Amino acid sequence: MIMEKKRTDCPALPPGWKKEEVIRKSGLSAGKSDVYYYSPTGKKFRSKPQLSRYLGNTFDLGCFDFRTGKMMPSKMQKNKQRMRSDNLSLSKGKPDLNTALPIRQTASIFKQPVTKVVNHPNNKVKSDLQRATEQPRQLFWEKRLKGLRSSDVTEEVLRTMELPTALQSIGPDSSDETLLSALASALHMTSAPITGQTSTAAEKNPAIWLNTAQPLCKAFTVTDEDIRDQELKVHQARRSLEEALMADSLARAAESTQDIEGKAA
DNA sequence: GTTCTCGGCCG
DNA sequence: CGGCCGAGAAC
Repeated sequence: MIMEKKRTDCPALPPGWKKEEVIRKSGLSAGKSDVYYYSPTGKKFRSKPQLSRYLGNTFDLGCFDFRTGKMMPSKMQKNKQRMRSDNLSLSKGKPDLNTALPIRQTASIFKQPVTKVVNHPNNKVKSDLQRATEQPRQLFWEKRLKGLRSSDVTEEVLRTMELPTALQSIGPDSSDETLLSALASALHMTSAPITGQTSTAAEKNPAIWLNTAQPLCKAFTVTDEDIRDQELKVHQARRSLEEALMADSLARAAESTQDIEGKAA
C-alpha cells in the first residue's frame, strides 16, 4: 500500500504554495518530522533560508514559522537586535535577509512585469507592460470588487477605511461599497492624476459617457485643507507606531530579564 | 541523472 | 533541542 504524501495549501504564503510534512520512519531520529514547501511551479524547499532566498523582497518571512506554516505575530522577528537607540544606526551582525527593506507588498499584483529565466537559448524574456495597461476592461468592472475585504496574514479581517464624504460613487451600484477598492485600484493602475468622472453626463448615463481611465467616482476636488488634514493623520499614525514600537521594545527587555532570572533560580 | 531520507553539525 | 543541509540510499 502506497501512502500518498499530503501537500496542503498554505494560506500564509502566496497562493499556490503547498506544505508537506514527512515523518521519519526509521533510524535514530524516527518519529521526528521534516517540513517541505512547494512553490506554485513545484520546486521543493526544505528550509526557511532557502525559501527566503527564493522569495527575496517579494515576501516578508520575518514572522513566518517554517515548521507550522503560519505567521506568528508574537514571534515578531526573533532578531537579536533590539530596537534601541544605541544600535539603531550601527546594525551589528548579519544584515537581515528580507525583513529589513520596506517593500510594499500589497501592490505587487498590479503592472509588475514578470521575468522568467529559462535556460534555453531559443526562449526570449518578455516584459510587456503595454499588455497590462491596454487590455480591454469590462465596463463597471469595479462592481466585481464588491464585498471584498482585506485581511492580514493571520486572516483577521481588517477594519475598512472611512472615506471623505466628498467622494461619491457613480454608476449602476450607487452604494460606496466598492468605492475604496476602485480608488485604491486606480492609484495602482496609473501614475496619472485620479480625478474621478469629470463629465456630468457620466453621472446621468454612465454606461455611455464613462471615462474608463478613471474610477467609478464623481469628480472631486482636493483642497489644501484636505491635504493638511491628511498630513495630520499620517503624522498621528506615525506617532502611534513609534509609541507601539517603543512599548514593544520595553516589553521585550523586561521579558529577557525574566528569562535570565528564571535560569539563575 | 534525480529524489528521498536520515545523520549530524551547529547555534 | 531543533533548524538546516550534506550525503548516501533509493529509484
